[in-house]
Amino acid sequence: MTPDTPKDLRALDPIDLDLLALLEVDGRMPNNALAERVGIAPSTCLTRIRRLRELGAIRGFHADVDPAWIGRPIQAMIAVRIRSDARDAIGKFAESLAGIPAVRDVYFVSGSYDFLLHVATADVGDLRTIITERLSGTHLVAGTETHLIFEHRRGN
Amino acid sequence: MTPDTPKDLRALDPIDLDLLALLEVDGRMPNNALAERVGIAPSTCLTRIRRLRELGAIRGFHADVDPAWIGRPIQAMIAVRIRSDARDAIGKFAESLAGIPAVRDVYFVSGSYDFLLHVATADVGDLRTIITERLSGTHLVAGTETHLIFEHRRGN
DNA sequence: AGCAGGACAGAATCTTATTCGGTCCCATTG
DNA sequence: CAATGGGACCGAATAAGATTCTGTCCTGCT
Repeated sequence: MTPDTPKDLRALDPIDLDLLALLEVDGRMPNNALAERVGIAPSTCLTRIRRLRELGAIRGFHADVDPAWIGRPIQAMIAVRIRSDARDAIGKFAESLAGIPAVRDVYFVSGSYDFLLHVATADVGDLRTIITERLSGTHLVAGTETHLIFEHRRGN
Repeated sequence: MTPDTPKDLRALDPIDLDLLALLEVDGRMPNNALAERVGIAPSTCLTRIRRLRELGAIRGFHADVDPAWIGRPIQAMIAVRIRSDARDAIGKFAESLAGIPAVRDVYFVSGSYDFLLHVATADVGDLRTIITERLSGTHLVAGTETHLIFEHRRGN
């Protein structure tokens, strides 16, 4: 994250916002179609999208893969609390967690916990292994609270 | 969600899994490149990907847009508890919540709360409005707990 | 009014997607 | 055991789309 203030909204005009909205819904919409939808030429559209990527407004394009289909039907949100005397190590620790294949998202939050881990595993055994060996088993972790996810749906 | 058992993993071979892994990282990798990476012909690759979409293994392709750049720098995870005498209305209620522009994800979970709402708003005022008017203000909601999100990173 | 900078459009080019016909492999059947 | 049917795959041809380049227009500044 770059510390460039509230992300200078002045840098984005209504057309950019339209492009972002369209690409958020369909990340594979052809450049042609995009250009027509927002009312600019394809070539212009291309440079705008390149710019949005460089700015960081678009962080990437990803297929939304159903975890159940890749052998990870069990999903959970794990709230993790770090020992107060190890708070400065949170960054590195969370980064190492992000490297675990089962981990899909890491949310650093305020409140009774330090971060939330969205994980998808093959079975509850694997889930337990992560919790006991990668979290509770670590001297950095003061406690965890696991919530099984029954269903996950995107907004809009 | 279709109730087709543990998503019949037998339907996916190692090549399919490779394709899913690649597309999850880069949803815009050209079909050409994909085919070469997994060792099949482009035409074959195309039919496989079409099939993965039809099966539901790939739910869609989306640009990962930084909320801060579209005027929503404030993110939060809101834990929502539904009144026990209104549990059967959760589905419709959550669905209506998913329609709010600020809502990015809805997680139905087990534990002390019924679902988690990942929201991104323009300011804390908007966040408050959602909590008081769309959640606490509703007779369905027994309580909420809001955690500001300082940072969100994807796994891997 | 003249000038410089930036953004855009349109045409040309090149890359990529998609379709189509035919081949190979495997399992089933006579 | 050989013939048959089905499925998946490949490669070439075609269609579609991406990308580059050049010239124009608009805007802001002097």
